[in-house]
Amino acid sequence: MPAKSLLELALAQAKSTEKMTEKQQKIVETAIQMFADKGYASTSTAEIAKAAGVAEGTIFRHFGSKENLLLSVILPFLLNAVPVVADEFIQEVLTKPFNSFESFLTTLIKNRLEFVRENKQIFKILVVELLHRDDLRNQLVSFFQKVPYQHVTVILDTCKQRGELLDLPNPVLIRTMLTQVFGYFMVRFALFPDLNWDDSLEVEQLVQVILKGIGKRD
Amino acid sequence: MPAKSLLELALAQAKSTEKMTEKQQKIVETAIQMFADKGYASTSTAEIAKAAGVAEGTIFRHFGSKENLLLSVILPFLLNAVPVVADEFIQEVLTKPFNSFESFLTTLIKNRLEFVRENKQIFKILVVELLHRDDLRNQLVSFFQKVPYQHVTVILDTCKQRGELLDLPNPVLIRTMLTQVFGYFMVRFALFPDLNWDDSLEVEQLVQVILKGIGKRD
Amino acid sequence: MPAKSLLELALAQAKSTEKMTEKQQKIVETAIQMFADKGYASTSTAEIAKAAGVAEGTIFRHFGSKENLLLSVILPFLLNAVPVVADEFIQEVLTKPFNSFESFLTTLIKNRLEFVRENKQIFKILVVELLHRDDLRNQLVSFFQKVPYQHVTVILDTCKQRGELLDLPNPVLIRTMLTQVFGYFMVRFALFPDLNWDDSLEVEQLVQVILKGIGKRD
Amino acid sequence: MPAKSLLELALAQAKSTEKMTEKQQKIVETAIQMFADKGYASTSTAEIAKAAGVAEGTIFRHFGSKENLLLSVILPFLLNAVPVVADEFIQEVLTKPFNSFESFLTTLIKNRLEFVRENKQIFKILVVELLHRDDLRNQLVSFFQKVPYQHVTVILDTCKQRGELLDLPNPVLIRTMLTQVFGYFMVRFALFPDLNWDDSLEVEQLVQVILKGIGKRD
DNA sequence: AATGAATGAGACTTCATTCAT
DNA sequence: CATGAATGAAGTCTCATTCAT
Repeated sequence: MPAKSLLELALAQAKSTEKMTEKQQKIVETAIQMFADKGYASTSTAEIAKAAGVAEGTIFRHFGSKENLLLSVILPFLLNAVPVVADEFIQEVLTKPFNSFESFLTTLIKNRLEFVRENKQIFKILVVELLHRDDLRNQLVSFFQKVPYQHVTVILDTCKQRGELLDLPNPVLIRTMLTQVFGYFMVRFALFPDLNWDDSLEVEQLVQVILKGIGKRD
Repeated sequence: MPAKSLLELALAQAKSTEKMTEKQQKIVETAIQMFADKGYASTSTAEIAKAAGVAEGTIFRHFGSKENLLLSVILPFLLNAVPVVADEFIQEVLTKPFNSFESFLTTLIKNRLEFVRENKQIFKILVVELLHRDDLRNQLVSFFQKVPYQHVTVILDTCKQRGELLDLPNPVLIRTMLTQVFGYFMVRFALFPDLNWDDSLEVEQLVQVILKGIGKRD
Repeated sequence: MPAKSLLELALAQAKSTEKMTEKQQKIVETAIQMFADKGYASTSTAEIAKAAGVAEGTIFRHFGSKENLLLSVILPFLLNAVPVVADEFIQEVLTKPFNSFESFLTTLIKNRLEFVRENKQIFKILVVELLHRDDLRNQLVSFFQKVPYQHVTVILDTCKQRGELLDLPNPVLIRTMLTQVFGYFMVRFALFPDLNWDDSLEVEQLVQVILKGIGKRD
Repeated sequence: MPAKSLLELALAQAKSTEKMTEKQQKIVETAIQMFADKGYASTSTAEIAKAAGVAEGTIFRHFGSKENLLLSVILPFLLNAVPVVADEFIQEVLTKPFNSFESFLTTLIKNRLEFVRENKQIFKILVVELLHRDDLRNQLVSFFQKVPYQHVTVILDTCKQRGELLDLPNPVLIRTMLTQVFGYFMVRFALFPDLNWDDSLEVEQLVQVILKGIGKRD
């Protein structure tokens, strides 16, 4: 992983992503499929090229390196994984007054569950890379604690004032929620996606356990 | 991964494991360290040999292949991960009458948490391999549903009779517990081992959410 | 050696052979030289690459494996070793009435002698591989008894009718001729190519001994 | 191959051969089997050791090197292949007056055919090595032209005087006989040992063609 | 004498990457 | 833009040989 921050890279990515030719998109799609199936390290550029129906050189013409192709897969996902909350979803929540922290949390988790379900392959790729790249992992941790902070902070503070949440620092609250949700997503989508999952039930339980952890017990 | 079942392989492993020479153990230790850090696919046998202070040929003389070295790391872990519950721990629980399902569950999870904490590197290696090897994953699923079943089934049935548990099939109960626990362990040990975890608190919450899911609400 | 039949492989080879780049041809030429000198098993791909002036990877890009490079050497030889008799030479013999079986045999052997002389290195490689590969040997035996059969059968039958040949089954006649000719070629080209050979004399003797074996004694 | 002459090596071999322990003999037998089947270059000392039921070190303790093990297989064969003719067989022929060159030749070939049949695996090994080792081949050529010369020369001269043989130099006569016989043996024992051979018939033909070549036509 | 663990050079093969076309 | 031939470093694995026990 290069030294640039995730955000810088992700934004730079965003620009070029829009201009993707048909071949480039085909390459990215194929890479997602294969990285998810066999792992990034165990997938060769030759295989990707063949499966995508392009020459090997074409991959490097567009993406420069295999590592960069991986970033072209992961970064758009990351960019959408959080800011969407801010830009679309949160705005909606914020403008309308919401009933309770519980309903907010339920809506939030359902929304993100849907997002990951639609991108479960990339999510799996991300998880594996997080396991082995310390810098990526560290960046993600601070990324998640900074970026959504500014938007969610308002909501959390409101809930604390309402007496719905324990009076803990926002980063602590966020981390508690994230690890719970992440844990479920990992088992649900990356590790055992083929079990019969009852997502509605699981989300409900997830909300309850989070509330149990950081909600104020009346 | 070869076609033999996990159990067969694990037992075969158990025999040869005891006769390990000093060099073999050094190789295994080094492999665990490096596989956990960089991933199995991204670790070369040359690196392992160098770090272990042996010739590369020595690795292959003892383990035959890199894949086999991986098995020599994973299988003893798996063998201990479950049967210990049966042979030592469960016996203890079964002989003494236990107060409640909650106390049983708490003891169980704390026990396994300790086991994984002591083997967190191997646990991480296992998680990554599970992500990419369908057969290993499938075998593990059925392995976990068969092997502990015969021992735990007594406890679960007792608790159902006592009215502590919902009257669900034991495999469903087991799966619910396992995914919850696995989810926590993954985030706790594989993904973000460096966060400040309060294991006592987390285990307590874990028990509560499991009870919420499968415990009978009075 | 793969499971496909010689003919299938040879024909598949024939296609790609024509498109050989300059480097590929250089590799094949070098391989022929070195396989003949030192033996297939004792020649490393590194040596071939160096002698051919290419990178080692280039060999595998074009031929996939060392084994396949061997086939790329042997198969075109085999393909030409027999059918040429059919397609060019035999046609010529068949159209013109030939004087005697003896003259036919003499022409045939001289023709094949010339062919092997021009490809004596490949012939030597083939001989060695025949010694150790049972399937290749068996395939060659049936190959030689099937392929030329259809063309030569006409000539043999004619000669039998004329009273020039013993009334033996054609496969027996063919085998007798082949082993005699093969024996001479092996000693002549593979084993002791450096002795002073008087080919005209030897061919004459070869014809005589074959006639003695299968010709009708008047 | 070392620089020493075949004879020197063979004689040195002869000494140590007699002292062979049981394990040594087992190693040699196994080596013969495997060298013949797969070829010297394609047989590893590890395989031989395993098949012979000894440790790898034992091979090197007794034979020093793999190359030397090969010599321990080939040299006794060579030593017996020719001198026996001299020491036992020829003596017998020389003492008793023999009827004709034809009967002498027939007896000789039948005798050597039997010898090679009993040692066909070593013969095959020898043939392959002859193909790739120029020095071994050259030594064998001169070996065959020198060693039997002194004994056979008497017989050949006698036959020339009797008018049974063309008045050619003895080396030429010997070479003619050898290549014919060698050619037959190669096809018969090394290349296609599994065809249905009628050795009596073939020997008869062999004698005839040799006579045709070097016998005086009356 | 016999063993077999250990070696490191070298085997075949794969890989990400470059560049002339 | 796209290609695919070419590369050589690096990968896994095998080998003949040595040596302490």
